[in-house]
Amino acid sequence: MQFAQFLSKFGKGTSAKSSQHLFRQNERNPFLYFVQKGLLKAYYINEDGKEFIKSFIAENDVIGSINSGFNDGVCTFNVECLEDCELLKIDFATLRKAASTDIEISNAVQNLLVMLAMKKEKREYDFLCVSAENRYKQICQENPSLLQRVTQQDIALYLGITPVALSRIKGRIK
Amino acid sequence: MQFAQFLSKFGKGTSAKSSQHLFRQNERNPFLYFVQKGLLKAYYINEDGKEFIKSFIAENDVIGSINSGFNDGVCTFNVECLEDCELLKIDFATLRKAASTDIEISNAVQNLLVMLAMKKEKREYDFLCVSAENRYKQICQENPSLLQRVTQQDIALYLGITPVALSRIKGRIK
DNA sequence: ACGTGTAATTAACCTGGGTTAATAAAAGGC
DNA sequence: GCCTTTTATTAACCCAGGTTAATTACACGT
Repeated sequence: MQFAQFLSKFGKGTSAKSSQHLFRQNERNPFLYFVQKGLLKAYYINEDGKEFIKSFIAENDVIGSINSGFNDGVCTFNVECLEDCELLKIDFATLRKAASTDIEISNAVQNLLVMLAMKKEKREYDFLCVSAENRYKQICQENPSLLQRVTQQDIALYLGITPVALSRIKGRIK
Repeated sequence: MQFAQFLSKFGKGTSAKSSQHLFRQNERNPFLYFVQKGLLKAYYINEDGKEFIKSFIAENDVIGSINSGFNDGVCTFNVECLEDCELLKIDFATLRKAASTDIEISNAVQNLLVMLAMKKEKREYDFLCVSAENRYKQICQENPSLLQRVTQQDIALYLGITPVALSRIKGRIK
């Protein structure tokens, strides 16, 4: 079965309003969410109570906690809607069970994991090798629509800097 | 078949001397290497010619380029031996073919990808939320033996700071 | 339209890390 | 052993970003 078919067959349609959470860190939430419409952010709150944004999740992306879905652990981060969202929600256990008998699903899961690993490697590269200013320029070039949909504050927290610093970077650039 | 059995059956024993490279960025190298003995580093060279260390790879770890092994692309980073190494080398294609028929191998591959994704998420978290000084303290606590095996320079490049800055951090701590 | 709260900008000051360079210490090669 | 190269420390100076706070600009609910 194709992954898309599988999703529409076993995924449960769910909607969530802006500012609503799909899950929070330290909770268990063994679901994978496919975004049909809307925008979300995945973020950490560290021990000092400060927020750091891990990623934005938009149309056709998926989001779920690996640690909860594959390791029977708790979520390590929070996921909150930045816009009203339409989602397909599917149990990781169902997905993994299907993957163990259906080669197409198995490949789809493998593909999701490969994509995730590559996305995270890109981000590791950016933090290691690219300055905050150039990371911001990357977003401007590669994902300009994101700037229309999220606050500058959230862009800053995604870049790993403060909103004040991002405002200064913008001033420097133009 | 167990993954360990599979590895010893299809993996080709290889040795590599310290300072030798397994592969370099922009090359193709569709192999997965299992480290039986020794220590390696995976690193980027950016457009300015500066080095940044992505990870250290020690006994019982595996290393290989996802982009080369799963996407038919080129390696995005270099891998160099920091010590004389004993390795098992296996073609990604062989591994993927085996995974498509053998459920245990399939699970092992999935597990490798999950482990990789979690390791990269941990590193993303560290860069986002943890200061260089605290990242260094983490290594001291969680992986003190690494400090004996690699130069301080390489620890600094792994932390994303210069050797000079790491020397200052050490001075500050004690 | 009004008032309240949130978002963005700007300024002043501080700090951590980058850069360069000089020095010291350690490691390798022959 | 000695010489050369690599590694680590220290100092001086600079800059990006953090922190705090004040100001302005929007947005939203009633």
